[in-house]
Amino acid sequence: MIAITLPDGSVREYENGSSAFDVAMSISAGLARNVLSAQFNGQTVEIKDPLPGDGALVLYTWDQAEGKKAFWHSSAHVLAQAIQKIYPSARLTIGPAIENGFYYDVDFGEVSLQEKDFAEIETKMMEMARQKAVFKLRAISKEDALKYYSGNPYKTELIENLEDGTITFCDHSDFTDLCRGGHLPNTEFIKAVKVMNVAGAYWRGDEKNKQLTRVYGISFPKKSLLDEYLHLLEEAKKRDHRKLGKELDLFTFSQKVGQGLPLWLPKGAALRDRLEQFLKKAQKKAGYVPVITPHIGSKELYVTSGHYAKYGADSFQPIATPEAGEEYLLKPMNCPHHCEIYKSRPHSYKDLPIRYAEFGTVYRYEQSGELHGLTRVRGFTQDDAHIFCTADQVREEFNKVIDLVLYIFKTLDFKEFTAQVSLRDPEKPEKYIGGLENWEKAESSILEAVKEKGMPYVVEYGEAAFYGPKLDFMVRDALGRSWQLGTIQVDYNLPERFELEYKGADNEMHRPVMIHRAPFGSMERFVAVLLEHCAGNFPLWLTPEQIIILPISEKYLDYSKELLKLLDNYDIRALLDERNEKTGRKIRDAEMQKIPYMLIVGEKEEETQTVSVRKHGGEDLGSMPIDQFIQLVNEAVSAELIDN
RNA sequence: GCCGGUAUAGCUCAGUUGGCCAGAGCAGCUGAUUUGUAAUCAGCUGGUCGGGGGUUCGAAUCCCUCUACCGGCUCCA
Repeated sequence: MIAITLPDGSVREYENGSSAFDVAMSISAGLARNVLSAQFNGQTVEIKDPLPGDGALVLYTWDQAEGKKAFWHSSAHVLAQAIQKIYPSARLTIGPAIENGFYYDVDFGEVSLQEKDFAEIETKMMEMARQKAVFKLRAISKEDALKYYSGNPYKTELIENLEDGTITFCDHSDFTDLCRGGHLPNTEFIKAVKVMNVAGAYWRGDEKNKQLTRVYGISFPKKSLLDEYLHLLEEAKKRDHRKLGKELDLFTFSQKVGQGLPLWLPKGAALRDRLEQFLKKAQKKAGYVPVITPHIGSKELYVTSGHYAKYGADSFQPIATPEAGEEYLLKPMNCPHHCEIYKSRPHSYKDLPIRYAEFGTVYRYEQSGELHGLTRVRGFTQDDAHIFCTADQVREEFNKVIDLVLYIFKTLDFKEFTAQVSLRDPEKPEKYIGGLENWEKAESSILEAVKEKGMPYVVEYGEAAFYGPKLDFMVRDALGRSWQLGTIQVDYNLPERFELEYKGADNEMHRPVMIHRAPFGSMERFVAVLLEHCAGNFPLWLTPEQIIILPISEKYLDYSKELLKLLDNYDIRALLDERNEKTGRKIRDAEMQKIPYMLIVGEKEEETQTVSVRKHGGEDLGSMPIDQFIQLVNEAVSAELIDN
């Protein structure tokens, strides 16, 4: 007998050779029907394989991430099988489960897989799934594994890197794949599949390697779940900032101006200005001083900073002048300029920390395929600042910046973000400048700060800037893509390159430490992600138009104009719909424009000197005197703008 | 930059196997209507069918090429 401990702590006895499925069966037939994967003593095991002895067992169904993972991992096998049947010469590589579905990277040789081929693959997959083929994991020797994949250089490479004795194959139906395990009991669980798209993907993620065809798919245990998922995707697309930005007249692009160069329309510009003013106020309070620097800088500036060596070839190329040998670069970041401001006069330790802030517009030649709405552009404005401080001050300054970022996120209602500590890739030291000692100091100060703050964080290696590690605040867009918004970076290297100094209490010269930080990240990206988060329903303090006055007919235009003037006197952003339209129409249009408050005025209101208030979405607040409405708006705005 | 897709009026989209002057709704303009909580009615204006080249008696439709956009990959100071 074996003793199995279940997640609730209870221990049950089973006969030797019992499987996770048998355990599920003993709990309930329903669970047995729904169990998709299992972990035994923390290791993923096959559901139908005998459990090796006593231990803790956790069973997973569709409702748990682990269950979905097994489901999609198994579906990837079926996808590979279908592809192999339709394209016998295709060479399979890897195919993992991902957050939403799975993919398989395939070398199709000369064949190019296209969208019109998806239906055939889906049909074949369903045909395979209906066979109710059992997934069976088996151990295989390295020699036999290599022999099996003798015609497949990709699998061969994978196997070469595995240790003999740890290699397993998974069989189902007539298909076999190199696999570590974690499968559904059989293929019949898969009731709906959809091939989502194809993309090029480099073998092992390296641009220098051959580009394979990545086939993305998703599958479900019920047809209705697939429909739901597709519906959800459609809904998410309605919140796409590119769509909303157009609908709400916030920004646009012009092929003639150039790709990746956003044009802010009046409403967008006003909104962005409001965000800037909000941050400027918070920064003033936190001891930042504004500086202003030009949009170009001499090439020498970037040679000194190291940016030229690192990015020069892939950047907007230098601007030549009539003077031979004179070259300027569009500034791709503000730090070198700020370093020169620091250097413009000598500093004492008593001056520090110095915090230079600038909404600095920078230009980066991003690869054309990378450009994406407002989230990835070639010209954008950073809410940048550089803090020059002593080594002793780094921790406190860093913590204060974290507080500022958190204050901004809280005010704008970004509840779901990930704090990511971005460190260097220890395997690729050539990607970074500066000595090991500086890097270690910088990295440990960031790790200490996040620990001190007690905030949850993830560590990503290889995500650091080339001059220093970062703490990045990642937020997802409507479609679940992750974007870096706020960033805080500790830098011991640029102060060295620019030979920055201050005189210490000991009358000796010392090198300051630099903290780069941008709470929004960039105005463009921040507005984009904010748009998607609020689906265009901006907070009242930020929204382009707060109020629209809807007169019932032209007879009430005079009264409406009085109201408009009054609201303007109170700095409330109001519009008047003077069109000769029915009220229903005016309300509809105001709803579409997502204006928070509609003031309906007719005979009744003019007589009693009131307004009828309708909120965006349909809530009727009834009639009230205009003074009372103004108070209501002001209170709503101050409730949103919590003090830091 | 790479793989796959898309490009028709200001916006959202039709346009059948290449074939009469390229269509609709919304927006805009003009007029009528004077309107009470999500679209009043009528008329009108508006298009180098993304750009260039080619095949053809004939191209929005087929081919080549460039550009931009969309989904990924790689990249992201």
